[in-house]
Amino acid sequence: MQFVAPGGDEFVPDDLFADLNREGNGPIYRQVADRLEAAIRDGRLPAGTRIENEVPLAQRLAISRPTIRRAIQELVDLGLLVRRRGVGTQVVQGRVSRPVLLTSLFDDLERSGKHPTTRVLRLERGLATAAEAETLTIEVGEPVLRLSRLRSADGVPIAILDNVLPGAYPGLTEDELGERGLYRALGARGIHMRVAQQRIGARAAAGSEATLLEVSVGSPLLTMERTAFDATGKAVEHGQHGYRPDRYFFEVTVVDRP
Amino acid sequence: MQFVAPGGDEFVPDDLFADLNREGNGPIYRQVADRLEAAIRDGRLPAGTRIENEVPLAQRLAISRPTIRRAIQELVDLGLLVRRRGVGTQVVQGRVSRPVLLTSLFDDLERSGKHPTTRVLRLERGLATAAEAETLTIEVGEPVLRLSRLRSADGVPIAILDNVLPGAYPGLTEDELGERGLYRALGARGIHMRVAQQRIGARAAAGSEATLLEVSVGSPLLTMERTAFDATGKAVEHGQHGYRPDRYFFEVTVVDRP
DNA sequence: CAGTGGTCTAGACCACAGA
DNA sequence: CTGTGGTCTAGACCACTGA
Repeated sequence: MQFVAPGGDEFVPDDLFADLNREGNGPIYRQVADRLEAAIRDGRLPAGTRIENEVPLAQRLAISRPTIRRAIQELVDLGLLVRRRGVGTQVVQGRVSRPVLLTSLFDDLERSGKHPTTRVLRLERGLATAAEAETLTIEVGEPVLRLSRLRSADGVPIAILDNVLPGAYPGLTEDELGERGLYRALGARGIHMRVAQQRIGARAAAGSEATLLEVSVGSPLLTMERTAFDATGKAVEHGQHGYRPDRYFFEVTVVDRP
Repeated sequence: MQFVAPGGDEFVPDDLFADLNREGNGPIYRQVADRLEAAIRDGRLPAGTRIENEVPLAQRLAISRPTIRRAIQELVDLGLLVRRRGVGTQVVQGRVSRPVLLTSLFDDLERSGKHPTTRVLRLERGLATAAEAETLTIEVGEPVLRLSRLRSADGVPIAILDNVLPGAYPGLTEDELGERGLYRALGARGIHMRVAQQRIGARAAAGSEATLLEVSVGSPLLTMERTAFDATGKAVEHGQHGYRPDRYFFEVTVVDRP
């Protein structure tokens, strides 16, 4: 692949796609997209760099044009590339930031080098109330698991996590939640989130929250309410979370498809 | 198209795609996606409904399988459909909510039936400081436009919007900003956002903000910092916004691609 | 005008789920 | 096993940009 610098006609040599594997390493479009993403994030393809056109690029990599297009589209969706018809494709300006994924606070913290710990405040099995049945799309009286946890990083409290899950999860213990986080514990049971609807807002910290988070009563709290669904479309989890705003925020990259 | 109810084999008749136009009404995959989305959002396709398989569906609509796949994928990305290999495609459970788009507060409010008004607190042309140049990826001393606005809906203050834009925008007046909102004013000048990076957090309201938003000093404020880029990858706008959390929140739908 | 990305086709083979 | 979605091909034509 060749890249043209922002000015015009400087060409950048390229070993980026040396090891594309036809078999066994996942789809080709993802292999290409991953390599491109890594090159953009670590600066090998700086902001403004022009990407080689689709047709010759496909020929060079010995793949079809729809495949290379799909790889490029992935990066457009991530907000890393910008395409213009009749012109070409460029790396977007501005610092690139990690987007909000369908991820857990636990993983977020680990990825940013913190050491997350969890104190389980409540782990209770019960029957769904009317409100819980409504948010989880289940019947009143079905078994649910109620959780309340205090998540800290490097010893500083970050968030209070209240969750309700359909089902009893008989094997789930406080120890497991403390070590792995909820999402990994569910993943180990074959339950994977596919879609989540989230509402992000703010409110004042109430008395008990303030104590747990070590802030004063009435100080601002960043809140997130989320319902997550699995691949069958069934609700898997509902959470109401409160974050210390001096220790956490949400990053979102938004792309407008033309 | 035929739909199977959650139970199993009830078929739902379908006039959904009666008016697909080959020419002039935008791409086919978007026409199909729009009709599907409308049917899901207004309840004609309730949660759990099974969508007809891709291959026969493509034949029925007389389009190719990649095209119908692309339409379905749009709805998967919106979090409205869920696909499972070897099984099929279903409408996701749970209430569907409007996702966060690359949109403006002005449009958000109008769409939800409010009557947004804007008071321009500052409209100032100047030269970029070091910090402004950094966030906008321009040179120190280039012309910038600085804005500060108070946005209200139905007479209640909602947010304080501070923005910096590269360029002077000589024709931009307070009146235009009050009537149309910033994004539409830019759109009228041929400037369109393509990508935005946003950080959502919370903090306590300072004195002047509290007065303008009619809340008490120290009460929680929902904050959003955004840098938006156009199709050429250049920064177009940077904003630091503070919202009254009792009047506004962010909705995000997140999808995990398998 | 030439060159770019945007859309679309008509197939093919594969991986996976479930009976 | 059958049927599903997941991936990929090798073309085609179109819409738009900028010289």
